[in-house]
Amino acid sequence: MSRHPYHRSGAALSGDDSGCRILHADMDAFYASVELIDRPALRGRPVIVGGGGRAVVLSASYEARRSGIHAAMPMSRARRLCPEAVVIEPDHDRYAEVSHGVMEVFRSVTPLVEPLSLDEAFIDVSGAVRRMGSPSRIAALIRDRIADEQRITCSVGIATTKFVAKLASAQAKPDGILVIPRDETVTFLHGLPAGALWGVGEKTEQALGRLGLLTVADIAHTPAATLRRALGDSVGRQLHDLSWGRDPRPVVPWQPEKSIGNEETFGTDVDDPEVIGRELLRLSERVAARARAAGLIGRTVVIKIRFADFTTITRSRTLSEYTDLARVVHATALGLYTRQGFDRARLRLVGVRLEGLVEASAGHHQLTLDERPLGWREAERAIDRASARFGAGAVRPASLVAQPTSEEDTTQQHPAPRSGPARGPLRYQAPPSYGREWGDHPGGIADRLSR
DNA sequence: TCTGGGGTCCTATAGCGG
DNA sequence: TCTGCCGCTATAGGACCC
Repeated sequence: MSRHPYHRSGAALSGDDSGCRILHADMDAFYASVELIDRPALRGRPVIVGGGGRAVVLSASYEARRSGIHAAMPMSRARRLCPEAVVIEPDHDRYAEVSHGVMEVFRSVTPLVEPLSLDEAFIDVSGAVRRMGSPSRIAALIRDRIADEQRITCSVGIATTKFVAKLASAQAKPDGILVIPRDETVTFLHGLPAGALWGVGEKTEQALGRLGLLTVADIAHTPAATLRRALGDSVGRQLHDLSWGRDPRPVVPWQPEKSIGNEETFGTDVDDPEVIGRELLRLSERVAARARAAGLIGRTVVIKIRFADFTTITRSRTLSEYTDLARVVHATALGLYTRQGFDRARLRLVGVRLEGLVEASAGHHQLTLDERPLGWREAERAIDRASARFGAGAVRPASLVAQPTSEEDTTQQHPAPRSGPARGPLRYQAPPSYGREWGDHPGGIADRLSR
C-alpha cells in the first residue's frame, strides 16, 4: 500500500521533529478496514459498517466517503446516497481483538500510551528516542508493524502537544505521517477553520460564527475575556489557549472510569410501561454486570429517556450505599421512571447509567439491615460465573426469559420478552434448555457456582 | 433526513448547614 | 431570630468526542 510521508503541508516537508514528543496514531476507517481483512474481494468497493433500522454509520471505506457518507450519518440516508455500497453488520469483538494488537505495538515502544478509543491513541515517545530514533522514525516503525501484523493502515501526527498531534494525524489521512515542527505550530493552527479546535462542535461553531470568528486565527486574535463571556469561562479559556498551541495535558496511560451505562433505541417507539420496565431491567443487568466485571461500585443511578420527538431528559438518584447489584440499580431506575408519570408517552430510547464509581475493594459497601450474608450479591456473582462459562444471558431474570414473538421484538438487537412482570421481585432463571437445576433455589446455580 | 451508543466535562440551580 | 454569604452536594441539561 502506498505511503505518503510528510505529504500535503509545507510545514511537514521540513520534517524537523526535534521536540515533537507526542504522537497521535489513528487507524484509517478502522471498522471498515478490519472487515476488509477477512473480505479482500471488497477492496476498492464502497463499504459501510453499520446496523439496520435506526442505526447510524459506524465506519465507511474511503470509496464510500466519496459518495458523501461519513460516520454518524443515519444508515437510511447512507444507503440512499450510495445504493451500491456493501453494508456490513458491526462485529465489535473482532474490532476489539485487532485494537488489542495495535495497542500492543504502541506499548512495545513505550508504556506512555493513552488510548482514546479502539482505534486511536496518544503516545509520548520522550523516553524512546534515544533507543529507537527520532519521533518520525518511531512513527514509521509503528505504521510498518501495524501494516504487517494487523494488515490495516494508520496515520500518525507528530507534534509538541496532544491537540496538535491529533490535528496532524487527521491531516495526514489516509495512510500518512505529518510532522508539525515546534516553530511552525502557530502557522499551522491559524490556517484552520474554527471547527478544527478540540471542543468546537456544531453549537460552538455557530456561536463563534455569530461573533464573526471563522478561523483559528480569528479566535487567537480575540481577547480571552471576550471568548469567556461568549462561551463560558472554561470553553473560552481553552479555545484561546489551543488557538496559540498551548495544551499542557500530559499523556496519561490510565484514568479511572467515572461511569458505566447502557442505552437502547427501540426499533419503533414504545408507550407500554411494561415493555419499558423490562428494558430498564435488561439495561440494569448489563450495567451491574459490567461494574462487577470491572471491580467497581457506584452510588448514583441515572436514567435517560428520549421521547419520540427526540427531546431527551435524565433523572438521577444518589443512594445511601454504593452498589453493583442489578436488583438495586433496577429498583432505583424503575422508581425514577414511574415517579415521572409519563402516562404512556411514546419513548424512543431508554438508558441506565451508574455514576460515582469507586473500587469495590475500597470497602465502601456496607450491609443493609435486610441484606442476608449470602444474598443477592452472591447470586449475581454466581450469574457472572455462569455467563462466563455458558455465555452472556445463560441466566437471566425470569421476566426476561420467555421468547418474544416477532411483532413484540421492539428493540433492534435484543428482543423484548413476551410476558412477565417488569416490577416486583427479581427472580433469576436459566433458559429452559439449561434444565431445572439452574434455578435460583438453594442447591441451584447460585449455590453450586459459589463453591 | 432523521438523527446510535459509549462516555466526559461544564454550567446552572437549588437546598442545606455553618 | 433573621438575613446574607459561602461552600458543598445533588440534580438536570447540554455540548462534545469517538
